[in-house]
Amino acid sequence: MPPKLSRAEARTQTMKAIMDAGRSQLATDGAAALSLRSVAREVGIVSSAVYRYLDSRDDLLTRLIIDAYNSLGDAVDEAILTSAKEAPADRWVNAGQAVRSWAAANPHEYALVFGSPVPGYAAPADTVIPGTRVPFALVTIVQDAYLAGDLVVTPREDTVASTSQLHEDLKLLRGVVDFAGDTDIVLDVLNAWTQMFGLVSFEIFMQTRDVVSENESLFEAATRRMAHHIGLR
Amino acid sequence: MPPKLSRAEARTQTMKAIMDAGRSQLATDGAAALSLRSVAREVGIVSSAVYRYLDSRDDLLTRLIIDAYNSLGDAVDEAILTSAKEAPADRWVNAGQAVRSWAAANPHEYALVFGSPVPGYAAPADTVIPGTRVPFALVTIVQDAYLAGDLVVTPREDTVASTSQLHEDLKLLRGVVDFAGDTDIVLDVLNAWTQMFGLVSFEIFMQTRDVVSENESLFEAATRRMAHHIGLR
DNA sequence: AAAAGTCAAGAGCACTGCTCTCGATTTATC
DNA sequence: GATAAATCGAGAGCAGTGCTCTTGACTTTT
Repeated sequence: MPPKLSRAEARTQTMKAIMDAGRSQLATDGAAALSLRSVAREVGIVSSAVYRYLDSRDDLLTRLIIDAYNSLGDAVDEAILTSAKEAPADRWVNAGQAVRSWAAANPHEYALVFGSPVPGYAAPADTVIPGTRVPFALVTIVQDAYLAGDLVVTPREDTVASTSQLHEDLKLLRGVVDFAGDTDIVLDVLNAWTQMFGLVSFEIFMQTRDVVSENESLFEAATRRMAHHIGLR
Repeated sequence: MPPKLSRAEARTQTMKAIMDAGRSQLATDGAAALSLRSVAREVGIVSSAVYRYLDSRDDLLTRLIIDAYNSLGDAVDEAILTSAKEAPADRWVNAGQAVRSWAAANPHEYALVFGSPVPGYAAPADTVIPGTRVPFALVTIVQDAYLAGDLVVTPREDTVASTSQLHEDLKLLRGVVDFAGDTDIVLDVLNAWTQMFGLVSFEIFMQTRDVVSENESLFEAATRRMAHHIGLR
């Protein structure tokens, strides 16, 4: 006979079991194959009972998305922190490798947060803040370099016109991430981040159409080049 | 009384109706909501009859993927051809805008080919060739500029080591796309294409987390900057 | 001890992909 | 031209899905 659990204890325990089962099924079969019934089976509970813990399948999806964002965010944060003493460009490359490694280790989680949205599912507001952790973390590298005077600002032939709406947007964005440099740099960082995302997505989604045998080398070369464009040395 | 159709005529006609219904459902509801039963309903046929024309749901998906690739490829080709007389950088930006416009007009098709793969579905070999049309088309811009002597080659601090595996891969890739320039340029083009893909994906997949109010301006600024990095002026 | 709240279970609805059989019709063969 | 072969749409059926509702047992609060 198991020790008698209080109502609250039993509840948190079952909730954890459900989330664990969801995570494991997401990892093995992917988001679209995730079903509440199979989660219920794995937990050893009947399907309708799951609805006492989750509002819907989308609810489970949302929780898994937030989990994934935070897991990735932790990985990138750690890479940035542990390389605090290194050269800015190396820190940037390290952060990129952290993203890539995490995605390779958790492809379904990556697809869940960065892939095509699950149809009929609209990500609620809860997911937006953890979703910004990676770009925020990347900016800190640039910010650190800027404050240390290590950021190389090369003259540009085409700066964003100060009268344009884009310029205003970039200024706003700069304020959000608390960056002090020029808006052109903000654009470069935005570019570098989208490029990093694109590179990882290509590799994860189209199993690297084998255009290149060593993806890690390509990734390093690509991220290093973007770091150079930003002005990180 | 309708004119009597031969077996072959009726078959091709029904096949077309099925594909049209599939395309329309893909456009309105997305890939995951695409069901053979609803396609059958739209065509006015019973669900099992569809299996006389398609092997499976995946079969339909594959055909739609090839369709989408070719539709996008046509759009980009046209943008590149009609801007043949313009400056290389402008041609590049135009091609990028073609990709972006097509994606905005056909978000579900874009998600189908560039988003997270449908679980349990492995894209067959038929899809790989149409899938390379866009990067191939982009290379022609660089190739044209290179042959015309318009490609600005700026000295790089970090060229890909000629002894590395990556260098070999890039050389191979250069041969495939029949480009004559340096492998470093191949890397830049690869970077630019990934970045373009990343930018469009961000906009399509995460309904542009409203970091910027005018996505078109951002897209133009970003693609123009990448064109500059390649050496297109 | 009684009332209120919480829980798992099960049945049921509408939907999915896919298979199989059954007549009807068209095509190909003799 | 008759007959055999191939093709086709229809329908039933299987196993699965998300989700809702009711029922009965249990725990907590009053």
